[in-house]
Amino acid sequence: MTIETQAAAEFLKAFSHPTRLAILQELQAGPKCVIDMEELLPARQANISQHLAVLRHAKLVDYAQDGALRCYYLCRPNLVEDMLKLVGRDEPIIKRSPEEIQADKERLAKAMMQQATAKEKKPTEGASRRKVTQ
Amino acid sequence: MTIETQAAAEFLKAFSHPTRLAILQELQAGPKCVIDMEELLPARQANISQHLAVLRHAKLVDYAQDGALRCYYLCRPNLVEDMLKLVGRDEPIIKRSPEEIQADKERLAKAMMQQATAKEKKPTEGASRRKVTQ
DNA sequence: CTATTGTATTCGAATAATCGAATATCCGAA
DNA sequence: TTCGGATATTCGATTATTCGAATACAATAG
Repeated sequence: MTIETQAAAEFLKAFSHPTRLAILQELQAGPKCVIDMEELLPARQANISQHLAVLRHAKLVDYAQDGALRCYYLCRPNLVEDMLKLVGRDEPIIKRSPEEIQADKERLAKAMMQQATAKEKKPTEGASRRKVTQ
Repeated sequence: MTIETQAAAEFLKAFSHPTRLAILQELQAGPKCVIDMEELLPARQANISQHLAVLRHAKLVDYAQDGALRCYYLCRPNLVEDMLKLVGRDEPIIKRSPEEIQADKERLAKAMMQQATAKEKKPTEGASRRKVTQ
């Protein structure tokens, strides 16, 4: 679990709220200021500003100031587009049998062992685990 | 903010934790049971089981029982692969000038107005807003 | 059956996220 | 400068997440 994993989780959290997703969707249609979003979303001004702050920290949006208005826009539109597409996708759920899985595990175990013995003589720990039903 | 937006946010929450991301990464290499993951991740058994439950509810993983072992695997591997790729991507951050944004907003406003007047005679609310600096 | 190993669930405490209300700030008009 | 509109921030209350400890459960060996 690297530091990038931490960062990636943080990044994903920015997307993980219905209001923030809705904001991103609206911004896909074009730049908008907070007032515009207030009309479009079931949320109050302060709350929208709070969510925009989260999105800004994640570097998903930025704004261009126009007088008293701040026009928000997507500053990484392709990332956002792909993410919104991805969450909408429904890949069919596959079901794998114990046999398939077993085969996979054995392949993996063999590869790991090979790698382990190549470096040290550590005898592939977990060898003490109970025998698996064949 | 539709019901799908809610569902999408829920779905993304399943990804939004470092340990869960790490589990998904590990499972990309092949099926693993909880004990295997305990060796690979800085988390205890109970905690890993808890995270696996979250991933199961999101239909990201499933398991094949093998004796006392439960071998977990990705049941929508392409979705997971694309998500992990996506969070690793770093699209350059664009900076847009107030002028560009203004142009965009006008295009959008025009389109909205056209659509609105086509349906009703509602005079494009927000018309009372202060004039924007040109 | 009992003991043991692998896994899941429950519970409670600690922490984090969320939201509204109130307030602050910032900008341009007068 | 003062005012009003647009946005941001702070605060506190509420709810959600997270984790470890303890416990429950399930499968198998003996």
